[in-house]
Amino acid sequence: MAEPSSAAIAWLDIALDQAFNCLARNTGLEPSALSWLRKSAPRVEIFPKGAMLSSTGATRQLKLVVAGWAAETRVLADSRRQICALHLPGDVVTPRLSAPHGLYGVAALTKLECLDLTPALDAAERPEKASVRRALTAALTINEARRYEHIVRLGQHTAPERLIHLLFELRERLAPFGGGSPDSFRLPLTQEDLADALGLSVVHINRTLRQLRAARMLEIRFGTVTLLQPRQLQEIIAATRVS
Amino acid sequence: MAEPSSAAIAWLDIALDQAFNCLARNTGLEPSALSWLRKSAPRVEIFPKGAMLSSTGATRQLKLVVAGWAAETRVLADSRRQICALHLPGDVVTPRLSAPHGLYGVAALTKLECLDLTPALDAAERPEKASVRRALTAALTINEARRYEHIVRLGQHTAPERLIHLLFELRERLAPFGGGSPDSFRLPLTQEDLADALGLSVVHINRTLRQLRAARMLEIRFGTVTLLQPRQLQEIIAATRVS
DNA sequence: CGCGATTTTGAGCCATGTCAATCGGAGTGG
DNA sequence: CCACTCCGATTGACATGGCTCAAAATCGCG
Repeated sequence: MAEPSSAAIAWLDIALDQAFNCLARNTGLEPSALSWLRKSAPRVEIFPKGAMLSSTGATRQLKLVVAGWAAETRVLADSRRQICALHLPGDVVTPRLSAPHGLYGVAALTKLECLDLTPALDAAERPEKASVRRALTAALTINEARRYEHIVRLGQHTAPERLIHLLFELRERLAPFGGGSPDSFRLPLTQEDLADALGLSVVHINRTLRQLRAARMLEIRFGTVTLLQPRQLQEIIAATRVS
Repeated sequence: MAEPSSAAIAWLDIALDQAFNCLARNTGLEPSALSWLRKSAPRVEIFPKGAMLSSTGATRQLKLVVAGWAAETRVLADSRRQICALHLPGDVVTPRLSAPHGLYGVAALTKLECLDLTPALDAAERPEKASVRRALTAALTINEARRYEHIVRLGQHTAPERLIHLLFELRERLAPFGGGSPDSFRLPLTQEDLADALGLSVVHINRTLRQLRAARMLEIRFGTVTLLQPRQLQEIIAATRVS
């Protein structure tokens, strides 16, 4: 393996900073705990696009996404696929046992870089690391809350509602990154990925996007989404707010 | 409040036994830990049908269902409702903050009796209670796994598949109770409850049930489901197995 | 017996799925 | 540079599952 260039190392450092800051912001992780956590997990794992993050043992595992996107997927016997959750930089992922041929588990949707936080998770059992433990469980609670949102999306929303709702969730989650307007961000998902996440067919995803594009409400080009009329989009999903 | 009759107390004891045994079986709770847990939470709370189990504080709460059914629900602004999870005796429930008017949170679908395990949860922080802590987190992990199943149901299954799939899940979960055949069990859910859980309309639930009844595959009468042709029903959902 | 809640049924429509074909861009090998 | 292939996006025609509206029928219960 070639020695990584200094530019690559610098880039990785920036990515690590962003991911850890995002985690800290979401979970209220204290700076001292953050630096401890960062030092305790020096190894960066890299998965190629399409790889499965299979958990090797039966024990609980924990990873921090540093760069790239991952998805928790289930594949049915007749090859229908459901994406249950999306994970992007700053998120904490818990790979569980995978089926032998990678039919369910966590899949890398793009080239993926993560840190293995499993040792940190074990170390956090010790009482003096209560802050770290709280932060990690907070991160898992966030994941849980997102799954509830997803259930509501799948059970109650129409196709455009599902799509817009998901895009706004991603908008929120990506806000800490991307420098410019939060209404424009990279979306490295295939329309088929979107379909599998939202429980719709690819064809219908495509048509729904076309409608929204024709209405000049959003645009997807070169893997970048732009919400042209955030207000109007919000109105479409206004009725779907919980409360 | 009137003194409960001895018959009522005996009934409650049986219900408590069943619920705790179910919990122990699901989570591998050791007998000694079980009896400690049972002694640590002597108070039984009773909620009338339709009540919300609102969490009073911001802290994490935990309850054990002893008798009756509960549902985690989300109500949208336009009054669509999604049931995200069902909880029955032996299950552990985590009520979260509820909206002021009970629009989302955990609702009692029938008259509900539970034990408040919150103090036990706090006590389980102590290292000598590791067994209890493991059991409680195991119970929460089971809930999590069921939510994934539910996501797949909503995202990928057709109406009959969703219905049968859910009925088989309930069959499994109810097996420890009901004395006779596991293929026949009480289902105290309204068709509207089923519709809200499965993301379908009441009318369509009704029609789906009618079809299955006409095919002599199942029967629902007097709030009791009977799976008449478990094999054929299994075949209908065969393609929906994850693997 | 009467009332509200639930179940059942019909008619018609719309959202979404399926099938199939085309199109465009990114490799890749000659 | 071109031909070829593959993958993803796009589009059309058509089928259908599931929804809505509205009305009966039934059940549970005071």
